[in-house]
Amino acid sequence: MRHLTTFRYIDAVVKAGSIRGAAESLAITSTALNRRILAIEDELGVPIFERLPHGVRLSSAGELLIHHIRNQMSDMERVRSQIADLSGVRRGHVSIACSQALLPYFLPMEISLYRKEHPNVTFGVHVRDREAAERALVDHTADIAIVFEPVRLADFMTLMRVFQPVYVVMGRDHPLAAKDVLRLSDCLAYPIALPTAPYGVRHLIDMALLTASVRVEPVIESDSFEFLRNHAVAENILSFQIPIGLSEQTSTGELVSRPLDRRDVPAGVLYMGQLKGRTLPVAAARFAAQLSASLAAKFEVS
Amino acid sequence: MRHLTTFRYIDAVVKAGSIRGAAESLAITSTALNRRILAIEDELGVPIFERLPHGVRLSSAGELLIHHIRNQMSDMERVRSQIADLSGVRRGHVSIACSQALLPYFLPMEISLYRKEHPNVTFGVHVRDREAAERALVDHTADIAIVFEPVRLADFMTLMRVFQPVYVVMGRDHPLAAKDVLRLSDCLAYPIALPTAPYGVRHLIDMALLTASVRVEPVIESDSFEFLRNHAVAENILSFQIPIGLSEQTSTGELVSRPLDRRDVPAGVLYMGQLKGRTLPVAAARFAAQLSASLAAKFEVS
DNA sequence: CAGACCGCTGCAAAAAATGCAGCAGGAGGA
DNA sequence: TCCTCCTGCTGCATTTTTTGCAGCGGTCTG
Repeated sequence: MRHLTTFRYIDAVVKAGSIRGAAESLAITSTALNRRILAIEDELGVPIFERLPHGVRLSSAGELLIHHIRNQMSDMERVRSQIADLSGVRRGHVSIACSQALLPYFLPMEISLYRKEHPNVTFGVHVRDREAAERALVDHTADIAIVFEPVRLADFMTLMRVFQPVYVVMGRDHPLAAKDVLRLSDCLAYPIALPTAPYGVRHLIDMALLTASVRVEPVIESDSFEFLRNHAVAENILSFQIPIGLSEQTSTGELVSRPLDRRDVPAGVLYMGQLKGRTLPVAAARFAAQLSASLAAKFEVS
Repeated sequence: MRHLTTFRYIDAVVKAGSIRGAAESLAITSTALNRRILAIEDELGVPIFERLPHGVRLSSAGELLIHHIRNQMSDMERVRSQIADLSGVRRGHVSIACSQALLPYFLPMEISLYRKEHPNVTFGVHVRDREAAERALVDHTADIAIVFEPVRLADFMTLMRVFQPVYVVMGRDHPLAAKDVLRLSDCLAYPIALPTAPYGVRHLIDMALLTASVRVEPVIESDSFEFLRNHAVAENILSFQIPIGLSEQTSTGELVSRPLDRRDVPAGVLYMGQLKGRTLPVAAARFAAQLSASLAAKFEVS
């Protein structure tokens, strides 16, 4: 869209932190870029950037503007996709920021399901913690965010919320595999692997241990759920996971999962949402609707 | 703002209904305008306008686009005013769509109060019935709408809501002026002036008469509240009005007003609101806040 | 103190937008 | 039916805008 060129340029400058740098990434001269910026500053009557010896930084007026710019750009994108939708084929791109737990089964299944119906829609999946996910929504890097547990509700609009009780994951032969529901105290007798601090599951377990005033020394700590899961097979160790990260056929393979008693560890809540006040492009909106339905069908709605 | 020129042009074409017509009102050639439209249609890959023998009309893609365009334009305006606000002086323009009842005292007082603090803010006041007021919000002709009684809540976001009981307005010497609160039946004995059908007060009274299964033959009907009020002085006749249309010093002049018993005629509700999902420019937002405060101070909040 | 990086400007070339004149085509009136 | 009027659209010359090149002055770093 030609009329947004200046905006695209400004966005690039903000991202690059310097005019010359942005000019290069845009494959134009710094002159042209510089002139466009001077022009728009002239129009606004106020500098958009503070000139520093080693580049530029947004002024407060610039902050206001870049916000508007990003809104404009993604809203234009939405309009385009709505118009394309009018002529039959659904095209577009859906960008998702989510926590690790969505990666192994849930998102791949959902995305392939969606793409079966709309092959022209492309997807981007980015692993982010809840804070970064929210930031991704704000700067329009992501259309949809799916995060586990607490969300600062500043710019986040919840579309769906499901409970995610904590499951214990272990090798098939583990002694605890015999039980249907595990108590936290059952687990403490065995070696345990835990995700590192900032993650939702760890937080829940930490809280539970705190109220039970027990301490646990994890044998393994990792920020990769995949590693933890795999390690639970390799060494016969207990790991923890939420059901969305577990295949529905878990119990047929090497791994089995058993729920923890919810009296010991309360269920976490998984949030799916978008940027507050934004109208999603058709593709993203429809995919979000599909996710809502799936989440509601598979889990207990919070 | 240069980058919105094409959008401004398109908006003009939509309003004019023809390219040549719009070109004239924009003081450019039809060629230039026509080319810009062809260019953007080319960019979108879809015609924005249906070509009719006597001009053009928006296609369904165009409807989508014009919506976006109007949002963009007024959002840009908002950003500009926010930026201007940054450098101290508040500038801007507030456009209000409201019913007649606001004209005699309320809005003049509120606007002059606001302009005393921010002399660079200009105002536009447009009399609209509730339907037209809502339309004005949608096409961004108005920032704020103040309407009496029922609102279709499709695009309307209520900011404040106050009760407006119906008052009887009459000359100082009217026999009923002796009473403090009037029953509807008291009034029926005297000649009555009523606003014409679509207005809120008339609707309330009609409903009341309907449930009381009485009929009234108004001596005077008018769509001008000002005329009705003035006529109540000239000929000693009963007229009806809501308190927001009545000066606070009414009772000291030629006219007196007495509330109708709310058992007979229920209080109407006055709504102040804006377009749903829109962020108002600073000036409009602050004025709306002032209105909210004033309404809440002077009337019973609904 | 030299080198690298920055933003900015004068001038010429390239690109885009505009205006003029004129075309085809449908609507409405005589 | 013809004629007029209004419509959107196009080729070409002109004007306006944007871009690129080269170069200036400045700050920070090694």
